[in-house]
Amino acid sequence: MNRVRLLVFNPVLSVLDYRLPEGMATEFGSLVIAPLGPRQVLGIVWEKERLAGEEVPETKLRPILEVLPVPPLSAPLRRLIEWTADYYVAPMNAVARMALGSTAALRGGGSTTEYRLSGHEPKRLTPQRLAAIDALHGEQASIRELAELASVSEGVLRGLVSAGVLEPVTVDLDRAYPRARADHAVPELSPDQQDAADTFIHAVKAQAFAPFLLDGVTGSGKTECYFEAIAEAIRMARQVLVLLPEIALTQNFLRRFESRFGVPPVLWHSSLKASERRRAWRAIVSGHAQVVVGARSALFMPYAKLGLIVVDEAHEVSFKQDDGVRYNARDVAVIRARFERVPVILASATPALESLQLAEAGVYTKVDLPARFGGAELPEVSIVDLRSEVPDRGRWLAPRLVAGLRERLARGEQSLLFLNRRGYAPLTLCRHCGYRFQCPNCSAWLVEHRLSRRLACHHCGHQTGTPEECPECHTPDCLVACGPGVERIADEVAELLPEARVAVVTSDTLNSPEKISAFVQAAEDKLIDVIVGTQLVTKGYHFPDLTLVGVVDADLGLEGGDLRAAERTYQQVAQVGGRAGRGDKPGEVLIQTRHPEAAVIAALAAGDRDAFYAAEAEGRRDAGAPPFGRWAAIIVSSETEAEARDAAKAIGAMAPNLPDVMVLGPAPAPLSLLRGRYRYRLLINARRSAQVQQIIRAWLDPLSFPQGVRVGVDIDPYSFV
DNA sequence: ATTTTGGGCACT
DNA sequence: GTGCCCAAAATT
Repeated sequence: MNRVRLLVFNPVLSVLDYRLPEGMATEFGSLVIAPLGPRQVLGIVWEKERLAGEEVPETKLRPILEVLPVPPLSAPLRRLIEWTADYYVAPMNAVARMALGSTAALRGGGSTTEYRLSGHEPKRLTPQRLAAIDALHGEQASIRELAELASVSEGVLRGLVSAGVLEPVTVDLDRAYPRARADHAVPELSPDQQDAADTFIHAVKAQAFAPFLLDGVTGSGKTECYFEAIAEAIRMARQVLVLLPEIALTQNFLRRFESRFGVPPVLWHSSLKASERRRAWRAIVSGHAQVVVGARSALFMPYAKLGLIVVDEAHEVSFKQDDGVRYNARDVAVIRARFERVPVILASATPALESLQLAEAGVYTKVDLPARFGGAELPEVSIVDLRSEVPDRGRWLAPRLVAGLRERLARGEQSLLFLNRRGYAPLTLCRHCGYRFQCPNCSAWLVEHRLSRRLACHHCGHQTGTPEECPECHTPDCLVACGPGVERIADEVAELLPEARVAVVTSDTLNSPEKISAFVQAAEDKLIDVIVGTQLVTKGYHFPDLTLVGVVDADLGLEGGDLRAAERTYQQVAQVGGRAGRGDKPGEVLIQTRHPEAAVIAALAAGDRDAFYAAEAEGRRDAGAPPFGRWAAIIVSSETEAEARDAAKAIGAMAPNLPDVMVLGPAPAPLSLLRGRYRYRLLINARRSAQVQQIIRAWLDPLSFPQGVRVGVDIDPYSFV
């Protein structure tokens, strides 16, 4: 009898045995449909010895129904799925799901129908129809996606289809992507860049595992170097995966890619339309997609013939996924490269301490790009001590920073103010009774957005219109905004320098590729004097006439007791500072702080990166933090406060008592209410030698919880919320 | 997660 | 005996 073991996509069952009917053939990794009770499930044929399950009598086995017409998941990808599930204490089927990306694509290619505006005027124009037509200019997608985009019901759109206002378009799901050409525009590289590029090209040719840390200051031309490695992979007809943090997936990067290779890369990110997802997934699986540029979710795709992985901005915390399977795409990328036997390049101007340590230990080969490209100098950095250089009452910019802005304006140069806080003010309160606006679903204040006249929660998306009066004491016009956001800083600049043209750059104002392009164009054409922005502006842009960068509040990131707070502050300030003086004019960076003595700030002022990393390493060693020790978190959540607390206590009561493991908590998580769920947390600090994952599994496996209680494990947590 | 089964109980 | 509700068991 032909028995096959399946990893099935069912949240509670994951390993089931089936019978392979006569005439049906599968391999390990084949995707199949199998009966489960009265329903059907998707499953992956897996090596029996790698997927522990109970031995079930043959009489209970039911036959597999169908083998899906897609190539089986390769052995390296199966090993990656196993490794990730094991390391991050996650269910294997949840990890495997990330390799599918698009369930619809499994059914094969063919074509699908999308709709777009035909240009015909409708005979009857209802408000919904008008709103829909307004929202759908330039869009083409399925009815469901268009309805989502326009926030109208699908019925409205079907009406527009029959009225001829929306026209159907047949989309071929397997239509080819234009071919990238390795030698489209070979650049002139500096000797340093050429050395780095040669190292990578050699590694790509060798077709073996080789991890690199490409370390170079902002503006040193890291991208050009790894582009040469990509070119080599293209010549060899191997696929390339480039991982970027979501915010760096900009027109700017795509433009540079296109000018080097003649065509845009295949994109993979969360906001792809269903048909684009299907097309991209099928091109990845077939091996047709040459270069895939994507956010972290591109990491688990089933590449047919991977030849190189690049992780750019590898220090970015957004590579750590914080819901579902909590994995770090930077680390998993290296593991994937090992299983696939390909080189992997981690590129960063401000590498994570963990990456630097691995390079020093000789695990990664370090490739340095010391100089700024084209001879541009690194900017001059100085500290503004807000305790002695006090901004005017009700203002946030110190006189020296204002003077700097004024000077640049007079010279026709540009300035950038960085504050990592969206909106106008992070807290609104009633001056009469002290009422504070709080999110009903999260333990967080509502942030005032004056541009959109709303109070919004940045955690769950809850929002209300800005009220006229206090909801508690009903006093009119009594609400005060506390603290600054970028919008408020922009107002301040506008008041101080009325002739300056100010642009606010956040995910709220730049929420489409068109708006981003328009902003970049306006900045390049010098239609903007002062850019006020969040971390969105810390990378990717290159404005030659930008000569002043002001960090409005360098202390912001240091609050909150996050393990990596100092490192993140260092990275953000160094990255945003790198925006200054990238042309032939020297740049200046002014950092406003109340803690000039803090090691991070001192290192930034001195431009002494090594000093920062040394101090940070010392601090981490004392705290038993990575890379010297290990942290893990167990997060318990429920819609009922008591249920979450009781479950957390039950876990705490069973905490293992081991010499090299310390368990802290349970305690309410810093964001104790998030998206309507009450959260408790236990922290585990362990020696590096401890088998943390095994300990946690042995600890949690015997416990059971009422339904509605979710228990999540976070290995190497970044966010401590 | 979803579906089936079976026990306890009220009602005919 | 039948119907109904709910908890427990099964799903390969």
